[in-house]
Amino acid sequence: MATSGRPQLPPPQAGLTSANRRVTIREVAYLAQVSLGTVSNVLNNPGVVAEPTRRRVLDAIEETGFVRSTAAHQLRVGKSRTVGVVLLDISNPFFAEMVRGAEGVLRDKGYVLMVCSTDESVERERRYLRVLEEHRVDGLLITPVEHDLCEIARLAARGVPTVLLDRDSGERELCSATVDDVRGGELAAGHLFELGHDNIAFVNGPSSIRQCADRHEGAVRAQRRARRRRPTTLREIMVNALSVEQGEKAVGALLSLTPRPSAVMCANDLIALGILKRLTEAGVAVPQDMAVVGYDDVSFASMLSPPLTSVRQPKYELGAIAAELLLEEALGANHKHRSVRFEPELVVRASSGPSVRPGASRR
Amino acid sequence: MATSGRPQLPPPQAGLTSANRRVTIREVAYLAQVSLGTVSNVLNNPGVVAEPTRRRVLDAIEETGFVRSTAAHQLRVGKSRTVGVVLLDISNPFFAEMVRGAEGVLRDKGYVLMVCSTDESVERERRYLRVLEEHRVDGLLITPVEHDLCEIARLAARGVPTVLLDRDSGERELCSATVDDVRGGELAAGHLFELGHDNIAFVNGPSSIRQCADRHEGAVRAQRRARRRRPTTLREIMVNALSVEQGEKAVGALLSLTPRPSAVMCANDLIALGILKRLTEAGVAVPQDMAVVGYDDVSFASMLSPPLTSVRQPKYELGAIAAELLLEEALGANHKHRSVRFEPELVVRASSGPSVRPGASRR
DNA sequence: GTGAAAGCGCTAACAT
DNA sequence: ATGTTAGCGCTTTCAC
Repeated sequence: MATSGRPQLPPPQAGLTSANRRVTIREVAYLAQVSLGTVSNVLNNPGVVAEPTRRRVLDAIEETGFVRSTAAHQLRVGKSRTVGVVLLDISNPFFAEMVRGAEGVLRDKGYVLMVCSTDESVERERRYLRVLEEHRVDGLLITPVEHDLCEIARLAARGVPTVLLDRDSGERELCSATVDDVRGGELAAGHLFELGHDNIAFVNGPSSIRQCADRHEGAVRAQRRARRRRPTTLREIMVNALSVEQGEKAVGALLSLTPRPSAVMCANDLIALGILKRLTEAGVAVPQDMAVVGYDDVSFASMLSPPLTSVRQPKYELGAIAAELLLEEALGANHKHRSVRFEPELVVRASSGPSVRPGASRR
Repeated sequence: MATSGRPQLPPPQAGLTSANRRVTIREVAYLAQVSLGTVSNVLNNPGVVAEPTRRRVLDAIEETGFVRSTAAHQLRVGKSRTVGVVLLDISNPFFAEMVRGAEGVLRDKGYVLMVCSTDESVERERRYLRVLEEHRVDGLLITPVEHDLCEIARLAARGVPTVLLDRDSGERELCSATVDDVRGGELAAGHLFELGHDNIAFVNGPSSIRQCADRHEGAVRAQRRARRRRPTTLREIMVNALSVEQGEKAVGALLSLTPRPSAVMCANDLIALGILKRLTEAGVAVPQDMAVVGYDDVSFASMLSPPLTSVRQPKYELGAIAAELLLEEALGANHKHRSVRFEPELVVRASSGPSVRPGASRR
């Protein structure tokens, strides 16, 4: 007798303040006079429930202001609808653009991004990875700090779809979206050698960062080519981070190299910007006394004083492709790991132009 | 009899592949031969459990590779350890810096940031707010798109600690961290009027964005002051977004205003950058033919060609303070809503310098 | 088409 | 000091 058509749910608990009480599916069910299962069906299988019931439930949802809990959903279904994005520094326009690319494709699928800046700290990366794993992110987009990918491979092995951002996987089996940094470094250095510079400096980030190591390798390659014609020097100045501040700091070291280089290439545009600032202050004319080449071709590179020669990378596309690889891996039944590699492109501007100062031209 | 000192847990389910099976507290308990509660205590109340037991559990955690589930934790405890960050555009350096400020203080407290770019779309903001509410974020930092804050006030009323970023709450009871934008607009316009310009344009974002409206109001205020001495014109050119592209687009409208303004102030540095680009291409000399003033004083403003006069905002501090207000609100028992307001600062550079072209000086 | 009930992984109150 | 147990809010069988 007690088991009639109408469920005999207890009324929702009252007494708590509206700020502290969260509406659950149970209250909706009570109000609509249906069972929990039916409310759930309205939410997830709308087709299966009769129209009048559906309406009642929808009204009850509206009236109570019910908002489903992802946590509870996740506990049952195993999907958190979040993607972890771990990068060196979100305030670096290169990474920010990449994030936009990724967000653009993931947003529409209902994912939300957990964005984590590591500042090139291995410890911070480790901690963030831990937290992201605790959150059971449905995917991970990461520009790793460490050369050694074992932590990341561990996560991937545990079933977290993972795509390396701007970093390839080496022998590890991982998806990646990259730009050919060796080629990029070669383009930058080759350009300077071709302009006639035979003593150039490379203000680079820590070689533990793969991008930095690769770009240096490319520069060395360009040098080898140049050396067939004439003797050249390529010296590396290492800084701790790919930031404006570190670029500014590097100028001291740059100017005290002997013999002083006539050109400098930088690991990214932020460093180049810092260098440009300090060179200007020091009265060193660019490009006459010192040619400068950056990397990334960020939005403002063309409007710097002087306009900065740089190596363009498809930032937005990189993020978008990475996100697509991630979805492929997360949803595709039998996924094959894929690596997408873009080609960088040299953009020549005035900061490396042939000297225009009368009598100071180099060729 | 069955209730001895050792728990009689069933063995963990086997059979699933390592990629799909997640280790739970239960398996750890089984391996360490303790109860679920003890494992939980090791995790949350380490002091209360005996050292040898603790060791056994810790070893079991290590051996199984157990990682606790935030979702399950959240379901019990009600804390998600996430903070939603909703802003107009993460690739805008102004917002990126703010996020860094917030991340800096929240990271150490174990929070992870869900970063959402709305691109000034009300619809997108609405959807993101919904998703963040479903995730039960422990807090919300937001630069709202809409003038009307009712959606946000609703969230706050439901108990989500909320801090407005770079936007004050009006009559609503909300925390906020802001910069005085009216004052900023007044500084920028006042500077141009003082330089002798009496026909200036303001390339502004949609007036629905509070910052844009305020800066315009400040400009109008400066104009009122200038008018006491002489007649002046202030015309507004509206663009859809605070981006480089929109700045570029605005140049057409700017140059076809009659009589053509001798100076332009911009709603932010990205717009100013776009304008600078196109003016240069069009052969319009800055500042001789057109003075340009930006807003935000982003890192590269001083190195543009010409160096850009701008209004400096304490970006990092803004984010950091907002995060601290959030923590205060989330943790403090009887929290009073607070608003922190910073003062903007005019940074004069060459883009607005008095004309240096002989015979073209304006005063 | 709808209801009842089990259980996702964890914590906390209580029992021993 | 450790074990047992009842849920947190939801989805998903399986009955009816």
